[in-house]
Amino acid sequence: MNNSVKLLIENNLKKALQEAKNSGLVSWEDLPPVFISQPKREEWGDLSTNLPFLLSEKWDLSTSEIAQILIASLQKEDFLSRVEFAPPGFINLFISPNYLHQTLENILTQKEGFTRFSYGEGRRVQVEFVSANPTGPLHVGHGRAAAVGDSLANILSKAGYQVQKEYYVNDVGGQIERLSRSVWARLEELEGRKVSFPEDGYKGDYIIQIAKEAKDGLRDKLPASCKSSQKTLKLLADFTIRKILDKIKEDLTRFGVKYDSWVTESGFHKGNQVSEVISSLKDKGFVYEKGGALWFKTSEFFKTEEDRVLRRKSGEYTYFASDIAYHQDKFRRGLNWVIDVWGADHIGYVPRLKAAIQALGYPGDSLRVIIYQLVTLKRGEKRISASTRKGEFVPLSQVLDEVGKEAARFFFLSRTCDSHLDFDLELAKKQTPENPVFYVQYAHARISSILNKAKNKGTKMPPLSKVKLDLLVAPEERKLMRELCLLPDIIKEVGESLEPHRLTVWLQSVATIFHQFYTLHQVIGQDEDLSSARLLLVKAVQICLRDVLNLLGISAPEKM
RNA sequence: GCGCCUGUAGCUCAAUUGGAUAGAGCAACGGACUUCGGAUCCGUGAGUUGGGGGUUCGACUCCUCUCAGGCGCGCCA
Repeated sequence: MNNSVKLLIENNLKKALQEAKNSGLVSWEDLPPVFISQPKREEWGDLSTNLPFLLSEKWDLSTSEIAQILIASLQKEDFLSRVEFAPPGFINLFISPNYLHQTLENILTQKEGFTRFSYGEGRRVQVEFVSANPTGPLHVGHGRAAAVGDSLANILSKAGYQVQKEYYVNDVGGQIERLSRSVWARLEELEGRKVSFPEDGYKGDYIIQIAKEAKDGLRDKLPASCKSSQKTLKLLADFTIRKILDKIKEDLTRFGVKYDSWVTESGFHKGNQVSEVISSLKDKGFVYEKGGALWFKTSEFFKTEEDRVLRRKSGEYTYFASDIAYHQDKFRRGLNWVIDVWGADHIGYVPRLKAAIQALGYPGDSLRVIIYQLVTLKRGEKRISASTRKGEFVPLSQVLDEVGKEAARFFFLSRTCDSHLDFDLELAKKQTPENPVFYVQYAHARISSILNKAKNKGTKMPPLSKVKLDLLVAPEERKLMRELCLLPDIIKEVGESLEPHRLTVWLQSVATIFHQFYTLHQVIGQDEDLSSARLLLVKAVQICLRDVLNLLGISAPEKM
């Protein structure tokens, strides 16, 4: 269940420190946090620790004296074949062949369980992502949110969390009114009447399409006159939102994203939860009245922030107010941890929501907001601005048509959320054949092909215990085993740092080593023992490739 | 003006969260197929990590100043 080699080393280092203390070599009390990293050069080992540096600051001993103490203890462990002091203060660790062979066996018997952890301890976490306003189709930027949010959910569930994916629908407010007036105007045009299109309306062609559908779909309910009443607009709003949400769901499905729940903002107004949460904030003393409006004391939590309006002079609640009700509802549903994935254009909104949550009595870190930088669209040198209002945007569906789900997801997931990214449609299309995702998928398909061939030739795999894994001595074979051995730790770290892009880096490096192995070494047709060992190795590689690809929502094809 | 993010090879990006000689892909050039899939492999060139200063055994990473770009700063959502 826990295949972390770093944890194994860490425990041994702690044991070594304890032994040193017991035998009176040192008198130091606290154990420092142990950092184990993967060195850049092969001769520096499979893993290394800088513990001598850290300890020599606290103890009156040199790094080499400390290293000797630790090394003496570590050398006794049989999962390590070599332990060396590397001046000025590193200890380099070499994983033993036995342990690498054990890793292969673990992969084959545990399958995707090889990378599973239990540190989430069944705690309930929710990932809320995309949550685009139902005023238009999803665009490329939403694709980034979808890829990140969906993968994070997969990864956290590997870590032992109980994960829920949610989409929040902002179906009230001024934008919805603008939306329905836009459809109304298009409807009037269809009837041949002259209308001036609302200045602030939604100008995209999809509005015209929806108007056409409304004309048929709402035929009996729409008034014949050209006067737009509140009732008509409400009717149109409901119709339009439903149509747009259908399209959004369709795009998300194509992108491989499935939600556990869809929650509407209007629901919190209807259930009076918005007014309730505000009176409870008022009771706690975080709300005051000024200029006819109700204000929340953001400044009490963050000095640089200004107080924000909860209820307008007009008596209407702000988006902020209903969002507080929404987040309270999340915690009331029993969630221990809430992750929101937002675009950088919402950065300023983070402190006030965090403040509100703390005001309600929830710990500040029970909400984690992941901000991803916006996607800049380009077509060659030409920049395309993304505005749903003006109807100038590249819809996600078009990206899926042109580039495909696999490449799009891989692309979005191969950069950190902090980096702005240029999405060049020309390049994305052109790159398709040499896209990194195909390189990785090809490695997987190649393995499938080898395994099929072996099967067709009637090659029988001996029982696991009979396979002579010590025949795997080529550098490429060892490198592959090492990468597999380190995978659980990488997945663990990704679950903690919430940085899924590190998995695309791992995929590419393993695919590279596999392709090198493939060109240098024949799997089938070797001496029987060697063939068996290599078959087992590539099978393990395949399991891990598929596991990681699945975490990222990318398919692992048998053929391409 | 204030807050957040970014600046790394010609281009797009990594860099194990402060580690050792900063790495990949694309593009360019030169090689490798009668054997399991050439969507592959091998090699070559390409860098003052925007710039200055600081912190320490050690800095792309932290602090500070500065330049450039993006986003935000509504009784919009």
